[in-house]
Amino acid sequence: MPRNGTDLKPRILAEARRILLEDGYTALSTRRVAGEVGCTAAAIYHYFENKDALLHALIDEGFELLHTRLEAVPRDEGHLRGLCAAYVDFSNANPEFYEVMFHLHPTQMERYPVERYRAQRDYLALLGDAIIASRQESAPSPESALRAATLVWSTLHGAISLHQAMRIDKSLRGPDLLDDAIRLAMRSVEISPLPSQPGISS
Amino acid sequence: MPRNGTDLKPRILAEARRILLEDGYTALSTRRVAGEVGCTAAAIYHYFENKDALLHALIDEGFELLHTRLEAVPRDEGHLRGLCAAYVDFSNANPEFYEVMFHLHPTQMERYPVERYRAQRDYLALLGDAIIASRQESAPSPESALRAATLVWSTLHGAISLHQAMRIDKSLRGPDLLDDAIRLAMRSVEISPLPSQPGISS
DNA sequence: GTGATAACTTATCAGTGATAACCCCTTCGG
DNA sequence: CCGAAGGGGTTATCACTGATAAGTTATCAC
Repeated sequence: MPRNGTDLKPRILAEARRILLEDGYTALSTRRVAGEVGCTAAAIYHYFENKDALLHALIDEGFELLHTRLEAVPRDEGHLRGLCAAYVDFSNANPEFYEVMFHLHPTQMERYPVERYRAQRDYLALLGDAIIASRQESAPSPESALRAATLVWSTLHGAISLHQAMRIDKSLRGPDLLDDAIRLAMRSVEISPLPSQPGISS
Repeated sequence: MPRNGTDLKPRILAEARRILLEDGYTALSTRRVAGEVGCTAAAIYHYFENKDALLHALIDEGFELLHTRLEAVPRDEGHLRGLCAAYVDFSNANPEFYEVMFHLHPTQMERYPVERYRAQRDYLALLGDAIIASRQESAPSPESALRAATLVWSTLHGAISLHQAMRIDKSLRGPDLLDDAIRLAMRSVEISPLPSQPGISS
């Protein structure tokens, strides 16, 4: 087993997480991690198949953190709004996590199986349940609930994405856009049935 | 003057554009461009200060293309909806352009001055004008029009972003989400005044 | 003890952006 | 017509990236 008594895997993971959270995705290199752990870059490949596998472990951590944050939202009449706020709060508290979880382009993540994203997406199920619960009468079908949940998610994600990428006008406060997005997301399910006639646009 | 009669700059730009559009952002390297142009990688640095400058030229091209697409939308009563549809169409027709224009993280673009993004964002002004025009009575102030336009933009961008990153559920059709987003964006300005009480969320 | 194997290190490769030094061809002053 | 100037490149090289093969060392089973 370990040469010097300490298993490197958790330390590699810890240093990688620290680098990601402190210095961002671009600063995460195998040599940097190895340097701070105190081993060689090649040693990392004994515990992770490649650099992506290491990153995926961090992504999984991020999804778990998001999961606990969303599970902690009280399931009262304000459940849906609470989920939206918690999602936005998570993105603000952990922008680097959010980026690798939702922003990373598939072409940069070819080794991350798409099913893994799908399995990790219980936040969509949570949103769907909250949407169904928010309208006791006229409960939507599971399919339209998923579609409505995706739209809520998409609305929040758009504001978060532009905010994190610093694309919004300097005369606008970022939190205001995020609040607007939460309000709009809420209205999208209140006003539903939005998913009505498929295919209006060209 | 040119050694062999042909100025390399437009050819570098053309090959870089082709590589970006055909093989994506990650495939865009100086050596690859140089190889297809038929020169050395170092030659590129005679025409562009660095690789980012080359990429920025492509980004500017993308903004110009988007500008012409949006300008071509007829300014009738359906102007706002037309702008939304044209924006989404642009993202579908030029996903690689869209990615470097709106998806690239600032930390990967440190040399691209933020003002350049701001100067290029006349699509926001177009959206704002269309919003003002869409409600003849009770015309919103320019500030609230900008805020409403940003929310419209953000709503579209969220759906585009998730669609391009292939994060939406496989049981949902991507175009449906984009249609939903367009509808929701339209409603956000119909229902306005959304930007009412600032700071509802925690 | 001896062999097997986990846990590494060293050396190396191909590819990345980037820079310094050089060369060559064209142009212009005289 | 000749020599200097300088744009338009090339060659060589650096520091860095992810990744791999081969060798080394420590620990454990027997």
